[in-house]
Amino acid sequence: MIKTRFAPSPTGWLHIGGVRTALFSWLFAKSQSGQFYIRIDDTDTSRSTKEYCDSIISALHSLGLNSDRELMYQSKRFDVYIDKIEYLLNNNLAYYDQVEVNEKTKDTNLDIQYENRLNKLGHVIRFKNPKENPVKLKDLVHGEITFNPKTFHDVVILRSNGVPTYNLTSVVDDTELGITHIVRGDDHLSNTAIQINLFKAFNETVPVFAHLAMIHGVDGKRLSKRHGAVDINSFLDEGYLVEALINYLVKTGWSHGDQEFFSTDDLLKLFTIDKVTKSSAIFDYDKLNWLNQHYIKNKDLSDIADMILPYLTDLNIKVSDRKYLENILSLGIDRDYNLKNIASGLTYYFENDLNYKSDDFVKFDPIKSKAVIENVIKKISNIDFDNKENISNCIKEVCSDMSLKFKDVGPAVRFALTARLKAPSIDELCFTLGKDKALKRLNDFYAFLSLA
RNA sequence: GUCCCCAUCGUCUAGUGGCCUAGGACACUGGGUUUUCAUCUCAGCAACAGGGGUUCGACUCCCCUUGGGGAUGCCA
Repeated sequence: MIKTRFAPSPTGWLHIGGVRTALFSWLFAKSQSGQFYIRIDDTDTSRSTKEYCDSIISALHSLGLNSDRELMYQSKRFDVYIDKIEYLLNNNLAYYDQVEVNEKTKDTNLDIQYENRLNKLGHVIRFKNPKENPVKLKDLVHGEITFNPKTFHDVVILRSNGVPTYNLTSVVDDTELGITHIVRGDDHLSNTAIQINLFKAFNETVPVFAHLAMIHGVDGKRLSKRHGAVDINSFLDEGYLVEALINYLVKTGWSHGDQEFFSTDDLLKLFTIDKVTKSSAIFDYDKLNWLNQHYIKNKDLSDIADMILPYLTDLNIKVSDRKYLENILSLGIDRDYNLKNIASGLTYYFENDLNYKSDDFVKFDPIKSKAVIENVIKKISNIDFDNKENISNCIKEVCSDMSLKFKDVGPAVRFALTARLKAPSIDELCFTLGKDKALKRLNDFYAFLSLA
């Protein structure tokens, strides 16, 4: 059975590129009835935090990328690694080396000591990396790669503070978990030769590797904080749908002809590693936004209502009438691309007193507008709000009575109803707001114009 | 510096030697729909990094150059 893993290091937020690696690893296993495991590679004890760890786990869970076994934490397995290092030492495959902190390693925090029987102050243990032969790798996405032994070096497997390092722990745990296929970012490609040699040193089966190209920022550099909010939780928090995120991430680096939309079920049927691209991609916010809007538009209104409630709460809006909310959403759901923005674009439906700003209204003539509003109020007070037709006709009548074109009437009315220039059509607006609210706003705006 | 990886429209990609005057999508531009905006819709713009081979024929195969990325840590 195929077994893959995702092994994040909780030294930062899980960014969107990491999520894609997890997704591909998960899809590779799951599309072939295999298993997917999550392992927390927290051997860098000074930089790993519980906060990062929890946020990574929670994000993966939100995305549906769940581990098929209990999470493995490397920080809880130091005794296992010590045994393994001792094995290498006893078989002349590792050795002690006296080291000093240098320019390159000065940032490494060695304050936390992990006392163990191999630990020797001022000494690290290095793996005796065989340098006689090139290492050949048959990578599932890159094909055959030959590593020149010229650059092989003896990597540290135990730090001077007694903490084992990634190259060792990763190999030990991949063996322990029975990982058959390692799907990871190609920033690990250079480490692979070392790790293959380590697997061999332990006489263990070398897993199959699949190195994924990375996602870069617009500057072509690897994605990081300086490219803006790229951590997965910020996308989730802003109201990007899981469907959209997955669809976006899978489409960058993998394709199935010209198909643009994929559900998770589709992916489970269609995903194959041979359609994964070798070249890196640049993160495209526009395309993600477009996809997110697509999924929001196509979701049931009641689902969106559920999902948008927390965003409205954050804006201090209490929704008492569920039906009213759904009506509003039907007018405003495709006006923005994430739930947070949609929610903040909807506030005027709930406010009792709109905050009219003259700056926004500067292009309209206050005297004319006042007359228009006055007429609209008169007409609209006498009509039935049961259908939109009535409201629409009412506005038309005002136009003809005053010999004005719609463009001289519409914007002022729309502004009165919403305090903004861009909004749904007036009849929809009035119909959804209801007669009382609509009239109150028209009167409020009339008063506002009188003061101005 | 050394090693490794990568290279099609601005971006994500299709393309596995003839189907390519290179297809789709996002973005952008213009038109239509919409009483504004958004949505929707139609159209347009726009690419095989360069140079050598191989071949009857190269986007596709090989080599070189160039460009980009990664590794070269007591990070992962």
